[in-house]
Amino acid sequence: MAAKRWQRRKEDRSGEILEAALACFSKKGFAATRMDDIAARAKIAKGTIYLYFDNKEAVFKALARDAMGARLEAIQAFIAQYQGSAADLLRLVVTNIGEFARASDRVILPRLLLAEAGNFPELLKFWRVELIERGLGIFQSIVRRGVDSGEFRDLPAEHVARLCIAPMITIVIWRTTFAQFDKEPYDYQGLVAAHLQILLHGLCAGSNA
Amino acid sequence: MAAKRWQRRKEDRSGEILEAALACFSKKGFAATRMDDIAARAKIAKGTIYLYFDNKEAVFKALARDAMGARLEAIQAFIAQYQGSAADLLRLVVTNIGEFARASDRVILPRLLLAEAGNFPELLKFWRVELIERGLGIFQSIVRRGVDSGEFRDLPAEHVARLCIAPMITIVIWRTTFAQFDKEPYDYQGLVAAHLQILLHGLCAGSNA
DNA sequence: CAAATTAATGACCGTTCGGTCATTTATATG
DNA sequence: CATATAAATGACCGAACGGTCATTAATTTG
Repeated sequence: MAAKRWQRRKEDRSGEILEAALACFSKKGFAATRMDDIAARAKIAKGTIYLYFDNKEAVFKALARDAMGARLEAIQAFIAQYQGSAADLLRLVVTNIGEFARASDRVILPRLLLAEAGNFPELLKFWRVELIERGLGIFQSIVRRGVDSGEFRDLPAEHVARLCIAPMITIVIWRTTFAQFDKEPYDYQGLVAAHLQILLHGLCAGSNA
Repeated sequence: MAAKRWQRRKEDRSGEILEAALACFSKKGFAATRMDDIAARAKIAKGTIYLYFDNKEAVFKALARDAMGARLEAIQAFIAQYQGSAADLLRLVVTNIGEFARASDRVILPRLLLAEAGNFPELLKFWRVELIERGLGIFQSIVRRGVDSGEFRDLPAEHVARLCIAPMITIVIWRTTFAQFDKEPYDYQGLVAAHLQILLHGLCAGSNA
């Protein structure tokens, strides 16, 4: 009976809870996940969760808020400093985000939020402003840069920005839903490559994609 | 007190229930919708629902199964018979689906399914096979037609097919989630137009987009 | 090592909600 | 109009689950 029944771990408990919650939510959705599920996965008792979060909703919000904001900021900084052509920049950024969509395990979050859209309107608004509008802004600025320099044809930047990201969104959706039935994993990188070929060839005034 | 408390309506009851259920599910999600909600919306008693469906899950499945299969079939038939260029065909089909994504109220269903992905794996598989693979097949065949005739550059059809649909998926997502915060409605048709310009310009061997 | 404090537990409570069924009401039949 | 049958109702039941709190165990302090 040497084994302690538990040990104090104030510092990283809340992180452990969030990790467990993400796993449970992404597997069964918000409503179908029981607090006991999260507790079991984090190897603690249900009551413990309530020492760190007010209630179930608070756990979800904590997860949804601090998702992937950091990465966006890094990209924004990179763009501001970048000197080369708009086409190269676009290639870099698309590849970067594509890699994120292809490999990161954080991408379960957008699908989760999508799922719970109806029940957390404030959260939805937060995401729209903090992530989507900023993300679109990034691509719009790249496109405008290309149009201004004569590299790109003059197409409406607001639409083009969305077209740049659209395939990455489908990657996220595919990975978090249908991919489970794939015999062999789909070639996401090939998709991104094809996307860039068509996009750049389609955007550029001269056809040097 | 002349008003009847209710009247028999075996024929269209189940349709009314489904309609009400769709409205409720799309507003609050599957789990958060109570059978009483559906009943209230359909202006019947909760028990009545169980005369037409085994349980809550059966209502959801009934909704999800017969969604938009008909439209796909129509498009397949149209393609088989079409004589013109691949570019024109692509333009027609993309516009058609884009219009569906922009205006139909059935598009709540994919988002619903996405939301419940974890809880209805069989349904997910059904959609993948019956809708997605058929949809992708449509675009692949168009692309191959264009490549074979020399109209299009030789790009991998499986990827290009997904790139064709990706923007439409984002339209569906936008409409069913973030659009509620739009001051003025987003210009979906402009997006489709830009998509076609870039796509065709990007695909075509000579640049006649 | 004792006392105090903080972390964690898990049995328990109240509510909510999916599903049932005895009863009532509308329609069909003769 | 009387009887039979099918449709609809809604009070009720039981299980599930979010959240509480009295109790216990680990850690800190002096």
